[in-house]
Amino acid sequence: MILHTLHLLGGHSRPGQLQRSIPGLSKKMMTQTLRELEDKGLVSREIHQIMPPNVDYSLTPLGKIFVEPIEQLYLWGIEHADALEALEANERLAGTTTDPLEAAE
Amino acid sequence: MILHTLHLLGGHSRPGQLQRSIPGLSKKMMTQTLRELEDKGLVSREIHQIMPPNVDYSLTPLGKIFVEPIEQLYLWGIEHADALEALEANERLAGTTTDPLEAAE
DNA sequence: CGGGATCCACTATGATACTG
DNA sequence: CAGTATCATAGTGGATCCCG
Repeated sequence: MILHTLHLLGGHSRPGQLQRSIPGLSKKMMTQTLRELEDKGLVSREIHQIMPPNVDYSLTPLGKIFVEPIEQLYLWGIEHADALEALEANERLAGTTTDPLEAAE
Repeated sequence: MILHTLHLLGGHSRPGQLQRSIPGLSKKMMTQTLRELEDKGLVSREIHQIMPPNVDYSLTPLGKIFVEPIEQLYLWGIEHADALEALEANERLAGTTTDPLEAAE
């Protein structure tokens, strides 16, 4: 989702905007994930100022390669919204839960 | 991986063959995942005999829809093996670990 | 603002043993 | 063979507090 969002935002973004763009994403997970993406060379981090902090994350050339299939997946999801809804419908039909333990109660 | 493998095996398979086709997949995880796929209507389970057990799992029409993007992803991976290798290479360059805690030791 | 450090409740998964 | 049950444990992620 971070790669996808970074792509949506034009290939780069500041942490704040990025987090606001992904509702539910905690600061911890965002930072942690960005560090991993950075380690793998998919994203680059640039510090422009220290106080107040002004950081910019952007997709590297390698990152852009990995964004491609991700975008395809998002497109697929949009085109097959019906199939996705079918999934959820089926889930509800089954035992309200996915956990075998909980189901036993 | 299970959907992909099921597809590879012609759309259906017995549990044993399926598990042997995915090295490292424990019986527990396989069964658990198959149950979820079943609940969501992606896979169907048919019992042909009780003793000895003869069960067959197969992709449902809905399952075949979901296999498509997965196959695309596998193909992408093959076509971009270089990009994938680049990932691993970068990982090694960084701290041998991805865990921020372990890294602090 | 960006982000590191801690604490902690869950969750996930492998191992193992058991059943028909 | 196919599957379930139980347990121990590593891993996950949110909440919170702190710093420059």
